[in-house]
Amino acid sequence: MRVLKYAILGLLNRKPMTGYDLSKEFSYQIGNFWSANHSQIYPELKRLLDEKLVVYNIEISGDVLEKKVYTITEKGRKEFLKWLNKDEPMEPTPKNVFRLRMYFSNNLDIETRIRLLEHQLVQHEEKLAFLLSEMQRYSGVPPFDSDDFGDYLVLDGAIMREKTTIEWLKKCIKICQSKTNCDEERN
Amino acid sequence: MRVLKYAILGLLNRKPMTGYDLSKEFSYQIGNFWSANHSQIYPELKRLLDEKLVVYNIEISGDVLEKKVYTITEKGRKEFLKWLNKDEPMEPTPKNVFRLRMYFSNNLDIETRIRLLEHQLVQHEEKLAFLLSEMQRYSGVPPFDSDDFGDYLVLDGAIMREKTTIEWLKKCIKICQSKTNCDEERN
DNA sequence: ATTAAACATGTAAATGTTGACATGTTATAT
DNA sequence: ATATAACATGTCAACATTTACATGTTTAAT
Repeated sequence: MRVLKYAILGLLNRKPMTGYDLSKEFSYQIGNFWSANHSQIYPELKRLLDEKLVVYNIEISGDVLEKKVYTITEKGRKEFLKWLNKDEPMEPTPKNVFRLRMYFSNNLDIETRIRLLEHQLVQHEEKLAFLLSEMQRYSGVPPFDSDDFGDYLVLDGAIMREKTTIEWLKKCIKICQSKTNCDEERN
Repeated sequence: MRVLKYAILGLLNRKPMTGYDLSKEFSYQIGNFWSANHSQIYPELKRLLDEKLVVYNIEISGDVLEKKVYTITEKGRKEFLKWLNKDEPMEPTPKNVFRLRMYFSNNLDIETRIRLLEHQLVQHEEKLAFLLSEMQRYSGVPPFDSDDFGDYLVLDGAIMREKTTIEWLKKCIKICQSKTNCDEERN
């Protein structure tokens, strides 16, 4: 599939960047649905260079530090657009360790279930708050041909996803609590 | 992390099974958040056997076919429960190729964007219909200590997730259509 | 009887991903 | 001046995952 290849080409299609810059990009918006460490990025850049999909220029930072600023080639742009236009079938649902735990949660104390759920909840609430703060910079749908367009759509999707996860976690907590309440009433 | 290890232990903790049975399990409910091919399952079972977390009995099917029916050991159950009780931090958001495409969608014709979005939409609607049919078998929250409890919670979560994805896709389509309408009015 | 689908168990190669190892520079704050 | 954080680029080993290779049996339909 080589998805990282296309993620990098797509980012370089926006503007020339170093491997380090690409690495940082994956901690921003794009990180909500794709990411890679620098240990994966540098070898991939080398490969893209071999395939003549990118080229680089050396820029000197300070006195001696050589930065490799990568630029997408015409061939690279063509391959990227070919990939982008492809209509591929839905991927299998993503793996999720927490949901796996909940799948087996009948083997846990009710109190433990609630504790685990509540820990997830605070984390997802923090994540949502962060995403909402990111959304602040948009007053409406950005121009259809601007880089911000996709950024806006997927940010919106990420917010919806977090909200639903939070709703689900709260529902699960409520269900577990209804059990503890029942038990207390019996005593 | 060895998540597959715990997924298998968890399933064997429910009831003894063959590698083939485990493989099939991943196409059922648990497949909504974890899966593995038989090529990963058989070696993992061998490893769990070495670690004395499982044992197997041979059952003859028909005349000669030897089935290895795996059972979890006390040691295996202990390790599984230890893992299950662990409170781990939220995982990074899952990778999603379609959202990556949408992130770069400013490079696509509006018509192509709509076509790709609508193709995803029908697939997610089918998936939702399937999940809802699965939910039919529950008339309420199953007993808190039954295997069905976790099954119910995650099925509910999967349904909520699909509904949100569908809502997002429709929103994206609407946004793209508002652009084509605008353009038509100008002509 | 025959055939096709489902049952059943494995290995091997390639690919994708993470975490650790390894090194050095530049800018900022104290 | 000096220490620290951020900048910058790479490799390597281990682990996880997918796809293809490889083989054979049993059950159900025709």
